[in-house]
Formats: sequence, structure tokens, C-alpha cells
Amino acid sequence: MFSKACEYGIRAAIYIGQQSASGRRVGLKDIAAEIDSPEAFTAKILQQLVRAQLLTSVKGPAGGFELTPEQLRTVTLRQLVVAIDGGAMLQGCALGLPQCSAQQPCPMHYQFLPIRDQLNELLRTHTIGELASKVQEGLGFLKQFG
Amino acid sequence: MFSKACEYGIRAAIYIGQQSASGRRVGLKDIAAEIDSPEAFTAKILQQLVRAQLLTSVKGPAGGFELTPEQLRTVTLRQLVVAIDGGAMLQGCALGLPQCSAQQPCPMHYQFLPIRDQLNELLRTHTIGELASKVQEGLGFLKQFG
DNA sequence: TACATACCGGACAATTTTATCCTTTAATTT
DNA sequence: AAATTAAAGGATAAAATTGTCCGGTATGTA
Ligand code: FES
Ligand code: FES
Repeated sequence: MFSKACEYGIRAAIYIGQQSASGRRVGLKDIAAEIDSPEAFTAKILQQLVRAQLLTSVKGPAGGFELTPEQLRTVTLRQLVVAIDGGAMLQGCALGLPQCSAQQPCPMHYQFLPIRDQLNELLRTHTIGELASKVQEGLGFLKQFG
Repeated sequence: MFSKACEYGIRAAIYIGQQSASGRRVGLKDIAAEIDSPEAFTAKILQQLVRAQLLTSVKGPAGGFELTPEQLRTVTLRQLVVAIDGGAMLQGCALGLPQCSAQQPCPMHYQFLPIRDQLNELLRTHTIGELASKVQEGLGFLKQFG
């Protein structure tokens, strides 16, 4: 579905969000441990997200990553996915035709469209803050135990 | 969404199905041209599908690929996808957790599940024959022009 | 039997994705 | 100012995916 980079990116953003909501700034090491991802690779992805201004970083001692209240409230899953994976999966043809369009649709087009639309809607309407709350309340997990 | 291999595989299967429905057996060259895919790579994918018995091949002059009436009627998109990409995308967690389960669900789990289920249903309920008809009737395309 | 056709199979190459390492830069503390 | 901390950035490596090439094998035809 999504690339590894995107999966790590989303999980990281949610964890950072959860901690930011409690006023804690978190470092790379902590993040990678909490979402069970390769540290250096995760760093690259977070850099991308900082550049895209979807999250904030602070250098130096007591530095790390955080989401501003504004970011927590407004940054959506969709923005993360687009920043990392690009829009291809959210707009592209299921069978890989160069253009998804009703002009020359692939034979799955009309069946596939509603599903893709729902996915878009799902990503568009969920903010990091929202998902972070879910984790905070113990209703969602960013890694698995046992 | 799907890998390139899977996209080519599905498009190829549909084209072969369309021709088989008209009693024509088709060769690799023809297939690659009609679905706009790299010939040698497509050959590899078709081999996989033949081994999985989702389509049939015949060597020698006037040989090529075809779908038996049985295959045309019973082989589903789902079988193609599983044969080429494996079941990961159809069962895996949206955020890449090693297991998708309600025991330790990721924070997207309950929103994501219905969409993934619909995708599964879509793939499970559409046969190659059905999609081939659509192409035959000019309602669907396997490559794009101009 | 000889020959031509077309898929099969293995090896190989290019590209993209995933992942690591190390130096530099910025910020804080002593 | 010096030392310490932590992210930024560049170079590189490993792995997976995508793609090519070529000799082998089966099949039909002359
Ligand atoms: S053309 Fe294939 S999904 Fe729209
Ligand atoms: S656990 Fe993530 S989708 Fe089910």
C-alpha cells in the first residue's frame, strides 16, 4: 500500500504528536525505538517532513522533534503521504495506465474509483493530533509487543 | 498500489482473455504491444501465471497464451494479485505493523479495514472474463492512445 | 528428419527503495 | 570560549524491483 518510508514517517509523526500533546519533545533515538524503525533511515524521512513543514525540529541539547499545536491540529495523513510517496497512489490508475481518466478508463476504473476516493477521504480527514490521541488513550499502537 | 509486475500481469491476462473469448491464441510480442509493456519482463510474469495455472501456454508455431473457458470464467483478479504480489497488501497493516489485528491495532486500523475489505471484495468478485468483455465492448482500455 | 516458431529458464544488468555511516551545523551548558 | 548535544546533509552500501539477453526445449510443418 504505502512505502516503508511512508509507514515509518506516519508512525513517527503520530508518536511525535502524542508526545508533543504532552509537552514533550522527542529525539530520533527515542522515536526509532518507540515505533520500531531503523534509526538512520527514519532520520532521513523526518528531515523530509521537517522541510515540508509538517513537523518541527530543534537542534542541540534538549532538542528533537515536535509538532506545534497548529501542526497537531491541521497536518493530515494525506499531507504526510504526499510528502513522502507523492500523489501517484492517490490519483493513479489501478492497472498502471499513464493517466486515470474517464476518457480512456481501464476496465477496473469505475469499480476502483469509489475505493480510491474513500482512501483519499480517510487520509484527508484524519489529523496527526487525532491519531496521536488514539495512541495516548491506548486504543492504537505504533509497534507490537509479545 | 500494485507492483509494476502486477499491473502488467493483470493487463496481459485481460488481453489474453479478450482474445481467447474470440478463439484467438496470442503471442508474447502481440501481448506486450497491446498492453504497452516491456516484452521480456512481461514474459517472466506470464510464466509465473502459467505455473500458477491461472492461464495456459502452448509452445511452437501457432502457439502462445490463452485462457480456457474455465479459466476465463473462474480466475479472479485476486488470484492474479496473490500470485504476483503475494497477500501482504490484501491483509497487511496500513502502517506496516508486522501483524494487522484487533489485538494491537494501529491507530488507523478501524478506519482502514472497511476500505481494505472493499478492495478484497472487488478483486474477489471480478473474473478475467468479465473484465475482458468490458474491453471487448470498448468500455475499458488496456493502454492509452494519443 | 530438418527447420522454423514460440514459450521456458537462467544469468545478468539497471534502477529504485531501503538502510547505514560519518562529517558538518546549530544550539545549549559549563 | 570550550565542550556537549542533537539534527542536517552527503556519500555509500545493501536489497528489492524492474528489465534484458540468450541458449534450451517443446511443437508443428515441410
Ligand atoms: S483508468 Fe484505471 S483506475 Fe482509472
Ligand atoms: S493494524 Fe494497522 S491496519 Fe490493522
